[in-house]
Amino acid sequence: MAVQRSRRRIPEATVARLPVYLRILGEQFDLGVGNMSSEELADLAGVNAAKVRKDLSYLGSYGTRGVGYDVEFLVYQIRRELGLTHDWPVVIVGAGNLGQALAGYNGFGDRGFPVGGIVDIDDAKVGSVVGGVRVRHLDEIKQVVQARNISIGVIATPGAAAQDAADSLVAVGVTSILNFTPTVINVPHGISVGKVDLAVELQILAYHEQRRINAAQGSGVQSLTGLSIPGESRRGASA
Amino acid sequence: MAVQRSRRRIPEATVARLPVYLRILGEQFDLGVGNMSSEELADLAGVNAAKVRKDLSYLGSYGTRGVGYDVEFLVYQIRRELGLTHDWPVVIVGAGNLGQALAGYNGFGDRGFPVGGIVDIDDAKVGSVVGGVRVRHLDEIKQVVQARNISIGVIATPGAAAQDAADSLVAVGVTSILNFTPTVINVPHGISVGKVDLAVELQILAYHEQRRINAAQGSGVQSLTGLSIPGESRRGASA
DNA sequence: CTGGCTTTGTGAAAACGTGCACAAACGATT
DNA sequence: AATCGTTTGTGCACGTTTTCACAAAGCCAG
Repeated sequence: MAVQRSRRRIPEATVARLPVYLRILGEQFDLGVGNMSSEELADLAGVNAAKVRKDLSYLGSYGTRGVGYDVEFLVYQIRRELGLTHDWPVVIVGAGNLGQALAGYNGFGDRGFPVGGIVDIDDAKVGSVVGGVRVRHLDEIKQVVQARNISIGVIATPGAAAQDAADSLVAVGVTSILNFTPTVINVPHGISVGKVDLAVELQILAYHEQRRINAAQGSGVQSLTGLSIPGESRRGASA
Repeated sequence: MAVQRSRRRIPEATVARLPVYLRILGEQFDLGVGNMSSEELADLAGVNAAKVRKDLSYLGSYGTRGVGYDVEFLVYQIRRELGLTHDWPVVIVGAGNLGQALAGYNGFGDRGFPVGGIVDIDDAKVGSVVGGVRVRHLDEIKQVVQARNISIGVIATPGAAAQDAADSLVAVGVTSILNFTPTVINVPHGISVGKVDLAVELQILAYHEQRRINAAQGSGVQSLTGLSIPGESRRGASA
Protein backbone atom coordinates (compact mmCIF):
# COMPACT_ATOMS: atom_id res chain seq x y z
CA MET A 1 0.00 0.00 0.00
CA ALA A 2 1.32 3.33 -0.97
CA VAL A 3 0.66 5.82 1.75
CA GLN A 4 0.40 9.47 0.89
CA ARG A 5 3.69 11.37 0.92
CA SER A 6 3.32 14.25 3.28
CA ARG A 7 -0.12 15.34 4.23
CA ARG A 8 -2.54 14.46 1.49
CA ARG A 9 -2.63 17.64 -0.46
CA ILE A 10 -5.81 18.75 -2.12
CA PRO A 11 -5.33 20.56 -5.45
CA GLU A 12 -6.16 24.27 -5.31
CA ALA A 13 -8.72 23.86 -8.05
CA THR A 14 -10.55 21.36 -5.90
CA VAL A 15 -10.29 23.51 -2.79
CA ALA A 16 -11.97 26.30 -4.73
CA ARG A 17 -14.89 24.04 -5.64
CA LEU A 18 -15.47 22.39 -2.28
CA PRO A 19 -17.20 25.48 -0.85
CA VAL A 20 -19.61 25.37 -3.76
CA TYR A 21 -20.45 21.75 -3.13
CA LEU A 22 -20.75 22.49 0.55
CA ARG A 23 -23.28 25.21 0.01
CA ILE A 24 -25.40 23.08 -2.28
CA LEU A 25 -25.26 20.08 0.02
CA GLY A 26 -26.27 22.23 2.95
CA GLU A 27 -29.22 23.56 1.03
CA GLN A 28 -30.31 20.11 -0.03
CA PHE A 29 -29.96 18.85 3.51
CA ASP A 30 -32.24 21.61 4.70
CA LEU A 31 -34.71 20.51 2.07
CA GLY A 32 -34.69 17.03 3.52
CA VAL A 33 -32.54 15.37 0.89
CA GLY A 34 -30.61 12.54 2.50
CA ASN A 35 -28.62 11.22 -0.39
CA MET A 36 -27.21 12.56 -3.64
CA SER A 37 -25.36 11.13 -6.60
CA SER A 38 -22.35 12.83 -8.12
CA GLU A 39 -24.46 13.65 -11.12
CA GLU A 40 -27.15 15.45 -9.15
CA LEU A 41 -24.55 17.44 -7.30
CA ALA A 42 -22.71 18.17 -10.52
CA ASP A 43 -25.86 19.52 -12.15
CA LEU A 44 -26.54 21.87 -9.29
CA ALA A 45 -22.93 23.00 -9.18
CA GLY A 46 -22.73 23.46 -12.93
CA VAL A 47 -19.80 21.12 -13.39
CA ASN A 48 -18.99 17.68 -14.73
CA ALA A 49 -19.95 14.63 -12.66
CA ALA A 50 -16.54 13.01 -13.00
CA LYS A 51 -15.01 16.16 -11.62
CA VAL A 52 -17.26 16.02 -8.60
CA ARG A 53 -16.27 12.43 -7.93
CA LYS A 54 -12.59 13.17 -8.31
CA ASP A 55 -12.86 16.21 -6.07
CA LEU A 56 -14.69 14.26 -3.38
CA SER A 57 -12.24 11.38 -3.65
CA TYR A 58 -9.56 13.64 -2.20
CA LEU A 59 -11.54 13.66 1.03
CA GLY A 60 -11.71 9.90 1.19
CA SER A 61 -14.00 7.18 -0.10
CA TYR A 62 -17.19 8.48 1.35
CA GLY A 63 -19.63 7.48 -1.35
CA THR A 64 -21.52 4.25 -1.75
CA ARG A 65 -21.48 2.67 -5.17
CA GLY A 66 -24.87 2.24 -6.66
CA VAL A 67 -26.26 4.72 -4.15
CA GLY A 68 -24.41 7.99 -3.95
CA TYR A 69 -23.24 10.17 -1.09
CA ASP A 70 -24.88 10.69 2.27
CA VAL A 71 -25.56 14.41 2.30
CA GLU A 72 -25.17 15.01 6.00
CA PHE A 73 -21.97 13.02 6.26
CA LEU A 74 -20.48 14.73 3.25
CA VAL A 75 -21.31 18.15 4.66
CA TYR A 76 -19.48 17.16 7.79
CA GLN A 77 -16.46 15.88 5.93
CA ILE A 78 -16.12 18.93 3.72
CA ARG A 79 -16.52 21.24 6.65
CA ARG A 80 -13.87 19.36 8.51
CA GLU A 81 -11.47 19.42 5.59
CA LEU A 82 -11.96 23.12 4.98
CA GLY A 83 -11.55 23.87 8.65
CA LEU A 84 -15.10 25.10 9.02
CA THR A 85 -15.94 23.21 12.17
CA HIS A 86 -15.62 26.45 14.03
CA ASP A 87 -15.99 30.14 13.22
CA TRP A 88 -13.14 32.22 11.91
CA PRO A 89 -13.61 35.80 13.04
CA VAL A 90 -12.09 38.30 10.64
CA VAL A 91 -10.75 41.80 11.08
CA ILE A 92 -11.54 44.36 8.42
CA VAL A 93 -9.01 47.10 7.73
CA GLY A 94 -10.68 50.15 6.22
CA ALA A 95 -14.11 51.45 7.15
CA GLY A 96 -14.85 53.28 3.93
CA ASN A 97 -17.46 52.45 1.40
CA LEU A 98 -16.35 48.90 0.85
CA GLY A 99 -15.38 48.12 4.42
CA GLN A 100 -18.79 49.23 5.65
CA ALA A 101 -20.54 47.16 3.04
CA LEU A 102 -18.54 44.09 3.97
CA ALA A 103 -19.18 44.60 7.65
CA GLY A 104 -22.88 44.96 6.99
CA TYR A 105 -23.03 42.02 4.61
CA ASN A 106 -24.61 39.14 6.46
CA GLY A 107 -23.18 36.63 4.03
CA PHE A 108 -19.99 36.78 6.02
CA GLY A 109 -21.18 35.95 9.48
CA ASP A 110 -23.78 33.54 8.19
CA ARG A 111 -21.12 31.39 6.69
CA GLY A 112 -18.77 31.23 9.61
CA PHE A 113 -16.78 34.42 9.29
CA PRO A 114 -18.15 36.93 11.79
CA VAL A 115 -16.65 40.39 11.75
CA GLY A 116 -14.51 40.35 14.85
CA GLY A 117 -13.33 43.89 14.41
CA ILE A 118 -12.98 46.76 12.01
CA VAL A 119 -10.28 49.39 12.07
CA ASP A 120 -9.50 52.57 10.18
CA ILE A 121 -6.77 55.16 10.25
CA ASP A 122 -9.20 58.04 10.01
CA ASP A 123 -10.21 59.42 13.41
CA ALA A 124 -13.43 60.68 11.92
CA LYS A 125 -14.57 57.12 11.31
CA VAL A 126 -13.40 55.71 14.63
CA GLY A 127 -16.24 55.19 17.04
CA SER A 128 -18.99 54.82 14.47
CA VAL A 129 -20.76 51.49 14.34
CA VAL A 130 -21.14 49.46 11.19
CA GLY A 131 -22.67 46.03 11.01
CA GLY A 132 -22.98 46.03 14.77
CA VAL A 133 -19.27 46.51 15.30
CA ARG A 134 -17.62 49.66 16.52
CA VAL A 135 -14.85 51.01 14.35
CA ARG A 136 -11.55 51.26 16.18
CA HIS A 137 -8.32 52.97 15.28
CA LEU A 138 -5.69 51.14 13.29
CA ASP A 139 -3.32 51.63 16.23
CA GLU A 140 -5.50 49.30 18.26
CA ILE A 141 -5.43 46.49 15.75
CA LYS A 142 -3.25 44.37 17.99
CA GLN A 143 -5.78 44.38 20.79
CA VAL A 144 -8.59 43.69 18.34
CA VAL A 145 -6.81 40.71 16.83
CA GLN A 146 -5.62 39.25 20.09
CA ALA A 147 -8.91 39.69 21.89
CA ARG A 148 -10.62 37.26 19.54
CA ASN A 149 -7.61 35.32 18.37
CA ILE A 150 -8.15 36.46 14.80
CA SER A 151 -6.02 34.98 12.05
CA ILE A 152 -7.79 36.28 8.95
CA GLY A 153 -7.67 39.90 7.82
CA VAL A 154 -9.59 41.68 5.09
CA ILE A 155 -8.13 44.73 3.36
CA ALA A 156 -10.77 47.20 2.27
CA THR A 157 -8.68 50.37 2.18
CA PRO A 158 -7.92 52.51 -0.84
CA GLY A 159 -5.31 50.84 -3.02
CA ALA A 160 -2.54 53.16 -1.93
CA ALA A 161 -2.88 52.03 1.66
CA ALA A 162 -3.09 48.31 0.94
CA GLN A 163 0.56 47.49 1.54
CA ASP A 164 0.58 49.34 4.84
CA ALA A 165 -2.56 47.51 5.86
CA ALA A 166 -0.98 44.19 4.95
CA ASP A 167 2.14 45.03 6.92
CA SER A 168 0.04 45.94 9.95
CA LEU A 169 -1.91 42.71 9.72
CA VAL A 170 1.18 40.57 9.41
CA ALA A 171 2.84 42.44 12.25
CA VAL A 172 0.07 41.51 14.67
CA GLY A 173 0.04 37.87 13.70
CA VAL A 174 -2.60 37.56 11.01
CA THR A 175 -1.63 34.72 8.65
CA SER A 176 -4.31 34.92 5.95
CA ILE A 177 -5.32 38.04 4.07
CA LEU A 178 -8.13 38.75 1.65
CA ASN A 179 -7.26 41.80 -0.41
CA PHE A 180 -10.09 43.75 -2.02
CA THR A 181 -7.91 46.47 -3.45
CA PRO A 182 -6.50 46.35 -6.95
CA THR A 183 -2.99 46.67 -5.57
CA VAL A 184 -0.66 43.70 -5.45
CA ILE A 185 0.65 43.27 -1.93
CA ASN A 186 3.88 41.67 -0.76
CA VAL A 187 3.83 39.48 2.30
CA PRO A 188 6.39 37.25 4.00
CA HIS A 189 6.60 33.65 2.99
CA GLY A 190 4.01 31.51 4.70
CA ILE A 191 1.19 34.05 4.66
CA SER A 192 -1.80 33.17 2.47
CA VAL A 193 -3.27 35.88 0.32
CA GLY A 194 -6.54 35.89 -1.58
CA LYS A 195 -7.53 38.67 -3.92
CA VAL A 196 -10.82 39.97 -5.16
CA ASP A 197 -10.65 42.74 -7.72
CA LEU A 198 -14.06 43.77 -8.93
CA ALA A 199 -12.72 45.73 -11.87
CA VAL A 200 -10.67 42.79 -13.09
CA GLU A 201 -13.75 40.60 -13.25
CA LEU A 202 -15.50 43.25 -15.32
CA GLN A 203 -12.51 43.65 -17.59
CA ILE A 204 -12.54 39.94 -18.30
CA LEU A 205 -16.19 40.23 -19.26
CA ALA A 206 -15.39 43.24 -21.43
CA TYR A 207 -12.88 41.13 -23.30
CA HIS A 208 -15.57 38.57 -24.03
CA GLU A 209 -17.97 41.27 -25.14
CA GLN A 210 -15.28 42.66 -27.38
CA ARG A 211 -14.64 39.27 -28.94
CA ARG A 212 -18.33 38.76 -29.47
CA ILE A 213 -18.45 42.01 -31.41
CA ASN A 214 -15.33 41.21 -33.39
CA ALA A 215 -16.60 37.75 -34.22
CA ALA A 216 -19.96 39.10 -35.35
CA GLN A 217 -18.32 41.65 -37.60
CA GLY A 218 -15.59 39.41 -38.87
CA SER A 219 -17.93 36.89 -40.39
CA GLY A 220 -21.62 36.28 -40.36
CA VAL A 221 -21.64 32.55 -40.81
CA GLN A 222 -19.65 30.63 -38.31
CA SER A 223 -21.84 31.18 -35.29
CA LEU A 224 -23.25 27.68 -35.28
CA THR A 225 -20.01 25.94 -34.73
CA GLY A 226 -18.42 26.05 -31.34
CA LEU A 227 -16.54 29.12 -32.40
CA SER A 228 -17.99 31.93 -30.39
CA ILE A 229 -18.33 30.09 -27.16
CA PRO A 230 -16.76 32.44 -24.71
CA GLY A 231 -15.74 29.85 -22.16
CA GLU A 232 -16.22 31.14 -18.71
CA SER A 233 -13.97 32.85 -16.32
CA ARG A 234 -12.53 30.89 -13.52
CA ARG A 235 -15.63 30.05 -11.56
CA GLY A 236 -18.52 30.72 -13.76
CA ALA A 237 -21.39 28.81 -15.12
CA SER A 238 -22.19 28.92 -18.75
CA ALA A 239 -24.56 26.85 -20.75
CA MET B 1 3.10 43.74 -41.81
CA ALA B 2 -0.34 42.34 -41.15
CA VAL B 3 0.42 41.11 -37.72
CA GLN B 4 -2.44 40.57 -35.33
CA ARG B 5 -5.21 40.83 -37.90
CA SER B 6 -6.83 37.52 -37.25
CA ARG B 7 -8.37 37.40 -33.83
CA ARG B 8 -6.06 34.85 -32.38
CA ARG B 9 -7.47 33.48 -29.20
CA ILE B 10 -5.86 34.56 -25.97
CA PRO B 11 -5.75 31.91 -23.23
CA GLU B 12 -8.19 32.57 -20.43
CA ALA B 13 -5.40 32.55 -17.86
CA THR B 14 -3.68 35.33 -19.76
CA VAL B 15 -6.86 37.35 -20.10
CA ALA B 16 -7.18 37.27 -16.33
CA ARG B 17 -3.68 38.70 -15.91
CA LEU B 18 -3.77 41.43 -18.53
CA PRO B 19 -5.88 43.73 -16.34
CA VAL B 20 -3.24 43.44 -13.64
CA TYR B 21 -0.46 44.40 -16.00
CA LEU B 22 -2.61 47.20 -17.34
CA ARG B 23 -3.11 48.72 -13.96
CA ILE B 24 0.56 48.58 -13.08
CA LEU B 25 1.62 50.00 -16.42
CA GLY B 26 -0.86 52.84 -16.05
CA GLU B 27 0.50 53.64 -12.62
CA GLN B 28 4.07 53.59 -13.82
CA PHE B 29 3.18 55.78 -16.76
CA ASP B 30 1.69 58.32 -14.40
CA LEU B 31 4.93 58.22 -12.47
CA GLY B 32 6.80 59.12 -15.61
CA VAL B 33 8.22 55.70 -16.39
CA GLY B 34 8.60 55.36 -20.12
CA ASN B 35 10.00 51.91 -20.45
CA MET B 36 9.86 48.64 -18.51
CA SER B 37 11.40 45.20 -18.80
CA SER B 38 9.41 42.04 -18.37
CA GLU B 39 11.23 41.46 -15.12
CA GLU B 40 10.29 44.82 -13.62
CA LEU B 41 6.69 44.29 -14.61
CA ALA B 42 6.76 40.75 -13.28
CA ASP B 43 8.06 41.90 -9.91
CA LEU B 44 5.31 44.46 -9.54
CA ALA B 45 2.67 42.00 -10.64
CA GLY B 46 4.00 39.24 -8.42
CA VAL B 47 4.53 36.75 -11.22
CA ASN B 48 7.29 35.11 -13.21
CA ALA B 49 9.03 37.17 -15.93
CA ALA B 50 8.73 34.45 -18.56
CA LYS B 51 5.01 34.42 -17.96
CA VAL B 52 4.82 38.14 -18.54
CA ARG B 53 6.64 37.82 -21.83
CA LYS B 54 4.49 34.96 -23.01
CA ASP B 55 1.34 36.79 -22.00
CA LEU B 56 2.39 39.93 -23.83
CA SER B 57 3.46 37.93 -26.87
CA TYR B 58 -0.20 37.07 -27.48
CA LEU B 59 -0.78 40.74 -28.21
CA GLY B 60 2.03 40.90 -30.75
CA SER B 61 5.73 41.62 -30.72
CA TYR B 62 5.67 44.94 -28.99
CA GLY B 63 8.88 44.75 -26.98
CA THR B 64 12.39 45.76 -27.97
CA ARG B 65 15.14 43.27 -27.22
CA GLY B 66 17.77 44.58 -24.93
CA VAL B 67 15.45 47.41 -23.91
CA GLY B 68 12.03 46.33 -22.78
CA TYR B 69 8.51 47.54 -23.47
CA ASP B 70 7.31 51.08 -24.12
CA VAL B 71 4.87 51.65 -21.29
CA GLU B 72 2.49 53.99 -23.08
CA PHE B 73 2.29 51.85 -26.18
CA LEU B 74 1.72 48.70 -24.16
CA VAL B 75 -1.06 50.35 -22.19
CA TYR B 76 -2.72 51.20 -25.45
CA GLN B 77 -2.36 47.69 -26.85
CA ILE B 78 -3.73 45.98 -23.76
CA ARG B 79 -6.65 48.36 -23.59
CA ARG B 80 -7.43 47.69 -27.19
CA GLU B 81 -7.23 43.94 -26.79
CA LEU B 82 -9.44 43.94 -23.70
CA GLY B 83 -11.97 46.18 -25.38
CA LEU B 84 -11.33 49.02 -22.97
CA THR B 85 -11.07 51.77 -25.56
CA HIS B 86 -14.52 52.86 -24.54
CA ASP B 87 -16.65 52.66 -21.40
CA TRP B 88 -18.92 49.74 -20.68
CA PRO B 89 -21.85 50.93 -18.61
CA VAL B 90 -23.27 48.24 -16.34
CA VAL B 91 -26.68 47.69 -14.85
CA ILE B 92 -26.88 46.52 -11.26
CA VAL B 93 -29.78 44.30 -10.24
CA GLY B 94 -30.46 44.58 -6.53
CA ALA B 95 -30.22 47.76 -4.49
CA GLY B 96 -29.66 46.15 -1.11
CA ASN B 97 -26.56 46.29 0.97
CA LEU B 98 -24.24 44.99 -1.69
CA GLY B 99 -25.87 46.72 -4.65
CA GLN B 100 -25.62 50.06 -2.92
CA ALA B 101 -21.99 49.49 -2.05
CA LEU B 102 -21.17 48.57 -5.61
CA ALA B 103 -23.01 51.58 -6.97
CA GLY B 104 -21.16 53.84 -4.58
CA TYR B 105 -17.80 52.23 -5.21
CA ASN B 106 -15.83 54.56 -7.42
CA GLY B 107 -13.50 51.79 -8.51
CA PHE B 108 -16.13 50.81 -11.03
CA GLY B 109 -16.61 54.03 -12.92
CA ASP B 110 -12.97 54.97 -12.59
CA ARG B 111 -11.94 51.94 -14.51
CA GLY B 112 -14.37 52.23 -17.36
CA PHE B 113 -17.51 50.63 -15.97
CA PRO B 114 -19.89 53.42 -14.96
CA VAL B 115 -23.11 52.39 -13.31
CA GLY B 116 -25.62 52.96 -16.08
CA GLY B 117 -28.57 51.93 -14.00
CA ILE B 118 -29.67 50.11 -10.90
CA VAL B 119 -32.94 48.26 -10.45
CA ASP B 120 -34.71 46.50 -7.62
CA ILE B 121 -37.96 44.63 -7.24
CA ASP B 122 -38.80 46.32 -3.96
CA ASP B 123 -40.96 49.43 -4.41
CA ALA B 124 -39.62 50.80 -1.16
CA LYS B 125 -36.18 51.10 -2.70
CA VAL B 126 -37.30 52.48 -6.05
CA GLY B 127 -36.71 56.20 -6.33
CA SER B 128 -33.87 56.42 -3.86
CA VAL B 129 -30.55 57.54 -5.20
CA VAL B 130 -27.35 55.55 -4.66
CA GLY B 131 -24.00 56.46 -6.15
CA GLY B 132 -25.65 59.26 -8.05
CA VAL B 133 -28.05 56.93 -9.83
CA ARG B 134 -31.75 56.67 -9.16
CA VAL B 135 -33.02 53.19 -8.39
CA ARG B 136 -35.69 52.06 -10.81
CA HIS B 137 -38.06 49.14 -10.72
CA LEU B 138 -37.02 45.80 -12.16
CA ASP B 139 -39.94 46.09 -14.58
CA GLU B 140 -38.17 49.01 -16.21
CA ILE B 141 -34.93 47.14 -16.79
CA LYS B 142 -35.51 47.03 -20.52
CA GLN B 143 -35.65 50.80 -20.82
CA VAL B 144 -32.61 51.15 -18.58
CA VAL B 145 -30.57 48.73 -20.65
CA GLN B 146 -31.64 50.05 -24.00
CA ALA B 147 -31.24 53.69 -23.11
CA ARG B 148 -27.52 53.26 -22.64
CA ASN B 149 -26.97 50.20 -24.77
CA ILE B 150 -25.82 48.19 -21.78
CA SER B 151 -24.46 44.70 -22.32
CA ILE B 152 -23.04 43.90 -18.87
CA GLY B 153 -25.21 43.14 -15.87
CA VAL B 154 -24.26 42.73 -12.21
CA ILE B 155 -26.35 40.57 -9.90
CA ALA B 156 -26.37 41.84 -6.33
CA THR B 157 -29.64 40.35 -5.13
CA PRO B 158 -30.13 37.81 -2.38
CA GLY B 159 -29.10 34.36 -3.58
CA ALA B 160 -32.66 33.16 -3.94
CA ALA B 161 -33.41 35.84 -6.53
CA ALA B 162 -30.25 35.37 -8.57
CA GLN B 163 -31.71 33.08 -11.21
CA ASP B 164 -34.66 35.41 -11.78
CA ALA B 165 -32.29 38.34 -12.07
CA ALA B 166 -30.19 36.45 -14.60
CA ASP B 167 -33.27 35.55 -16.61
CA SER B 168 -34.37 39.18 -16.64
CA LEU B 169 -30.96 40.35 -17.76
CA VAL B 170 -30.75 37.83 -20.55
CA ALA B 171 -34.30 38.61 -21.65
CA VAL B 172 -33.43 42.25 -22.24
CA GLY B 173 -30.28 41.50 -24.19
CA VAL B 174 -27.48 41.56 -21.65
CA THR B 175 -24.74 39.17 -22.76
CA SER B 176 -22.29 39.27 -19.86
CA ILE B 177 -23.16 38.81 -16.21
CA LEU B 178 -21.16 39.22 -13.04
CA ASN B 179 -22.80 37.27 -10.26
CA PHE B 180 -22.10 38.29 -6.68
CA THR B 181 -24.47 35.81 -5.09
CA PRO B 182 -23.37 32.38 -3.92
CA THR B 183 -25.98 30.78 -6.15
CA VAL B 184 -25.00 29.07 -9.37
CA ILE B 185 -27.01 30.51 -12.23
CA ASN B 186 -27.95 28.92 -15.53
CA VAL B 187 -27.82 30.99 -18.69
CA PRO B 188 -28.30 30.24 -22.38
CA HIS B 189 -25.34 29.27 -24.46
CA GLY B 190 -23.26 32.23 -25.55
CA ILE B 191 -23.72 34.33 -22.42
CA SER B 192 -20.57 34.95 -20.37
CA VAL B 193 -20.78 34.64 -16.63
CA GLY B 194 -18.29 35.71 -14.02
CA LYS B 195 -18.73 34.94 -10.35
CA VAL B 196 -17.49 36.56 -7.19
CA ASP B 197 -18.36 34.82 -3.97
CA LEU B 198 -16.88 36.52 -0.96
CA ALA B 199 -17.52 33.62 1.36
CA VAL B 200 -15.79 31.18 -0.97
CA GLU B 201 -12.64 33.26 -0.89
CA LEU B 202 -12.70 33.21 2.89
CA GLN B 203 -13.33 29.49 2.95
CA ILE B 204 -10.27 28.93 0.81
CA LEU B 205 -8.25 30.94 3.29
CA ALA B 206 -9.75 28.95 6.14
CA TYR B 207 -8.52 25.79 4.48
CA HIS B 208 -5.00 27.19 4.41
CA GLU B 209 -5.26 28.24 8.04
CA GLN B 210 -6.45 24.78 8.91
CA ARG B 211 -3.53 23.18 7.11
CA ARG B 212 -1.13 25.49 8.85
CA ILE B 213 -2.49 24.35 12.19
CA ASN B 214 -2.44 20.69 11.22
CA ALA B 215 1.10 20.95 9.96
CA ALA B 216 2.28 22.64 13.12
CA GLN B 217 0.65 20.10 15.38
CA GLY B 218 1.42 17.06 13.30
CA SER B 219 5.14 17.24 13.60
CA GLY B 220 7.92 19.59 14.29
CA VAL B 221 10.50 17.72 12.28
CA GLN B 222 9.37 15.55 9.48
CA SER B 223 7.54 17.08 6.61
CA LEU B 224 7.99 14.37 4.07
CA THR B 225 6.31 11.41 5.65
CA GLY B 226 2.70 10.69 6.35
CA LEU B 227 1.46 12.68 9.28
CA SER B 228 -1.24 11.82 11.68
CA ILE B 229 -4.05 14.25 11.62
CA PRO B 230 -6.28 14.67 14.63
CA GLY B 231 -9.49 12.84 13.95
CA GLU B 232 -8.25 11.58 10.66
CA SER B 233 -9.31 8.19 9.48
CA ARG B 234 -7.54 5.61 7.44
CA ARG B 235 -7.13 6.05 3.81
CA GLY B 236 -5.07 3.78 1.67
CA ALA B 237 -4.37 3.85 -1.99
CA SER B 238 -5.12 0.64 -3.76
CA ALA B 239 -4.07 -0.01 -7.27
C1' DC C 1 32.21 47.40 -37.51
C1' DT C 2 33.03 44.27 -33.73
C1' DG C 3 32.29 42.57 -29.26
C1' DG C 4 29.95 42.70 -25.00
C1' DC C 5 25.85 43.22 -22.51
C1' DT C 6 20.89 43.10 -22.07
C1' DT C 7 16.31 41.54 -22.89
C1' DT C 8 12.85 39.69 -25.89
C1' DG C 9 10.21 35.93 -28.07
C1' DT C 10 9.41 31.18 -28.27
C1' DG C 11 10.28 26.10 -28.78
C1' DA C 12 10.14 22.29 -25.72
C1' DA C 13 9.51 20.11 -21.31
C1' DA C 14 7.15 19.77 -17.14
C1' DA C 15 3.25 20.38 -14.27
C1' DC C 16 -1.42 20.72 -13.69
C1' DG C 17 -6.35 20.14 -14.59
C1' DT C 18 -10.29 17.87 -17.04
C1' DG C 19 -13.24 14.37 -18.85
C1' DC C 20 -13.98 9.75 -20.72
C1' DA C 21 -14.74 5.21 -19.94
C1' DC C 22 -14.93 1.16 -17.36
C1' DA C 23 -14.08 -2.27 -13.60
C1' DA C 24 -15.48 -2.75 -8.97
C1' DA C 25 -18.86 -2.36 -5.48
C1' DC C 26 -23.29 -2.06 -3.77
C1' DG C 27 -28.55 -2.62 -3.13
C1' DA C 28 -32.46 -4.86 -4.79
C1' DT C 29 -34.88 -8.65 -6.67
C1' DT C 30 -35.84 -13.11 -7.46
C1' DA D 1 -26.91 -17.18 -4.61
C1' DA D 2 -27.05 -15.33 -8.87
C1' DT D 3 -28.36 -11.55 -11.68
C1' DC D 4 -29.45 -6.79 -12.72
C1' DG D 5 -29.23 -1.91 -12.70
C1' DT D 6 -26.85 1.87 -10.63
C1' DT D 7 -23.08 4.69 -9.18
C1' DT D 8 -18.53 5.23 -7.35
C1' DG D 9 -13.48 5.60 -7.79
C1' DT D 10 -9.72 6.01 -10.85
C1' DG D 11 -6.45 4.90 -14.90
C1' DC D 12 -5.56 7.16 -18.96
C1' DA D 13 -5.44 10.39 -22.58
C1' DC D 14 -5.92 14.95 -23.67
C1' DG D 15 -5.83 19.92 -23.24
C1' DT D 16 -4.08 23.97 -20.84
C1' DT D 17 -0.76 26.54 -18.19
C1' DT D 18 3.70 27.26 -16.35
C1' DT D 19 8.53 27.21 -16.47
C1' DC D 20 13.00 26.64 -18.50
C1' DA D 21 16.48 27.78 -21.50
C1' DC D 22 18.51 29.86 -25.37
C1' DA D 23 18.98 31.91 -30.08
C1' DA D 24 17.89 36.24 -32.07
C1' DA D 25 17.83 41.09 -31.76
C1' DG D 26 18.85 45.37 -30.18
C1' DC D 27 21.94 49.07 -27.87
C1' DC D 28 26.36 50.99 -26.79
C1' DA D 29 31.31 51.68 -26.42
C1' DG D 30 35.46 51.73 -28.49
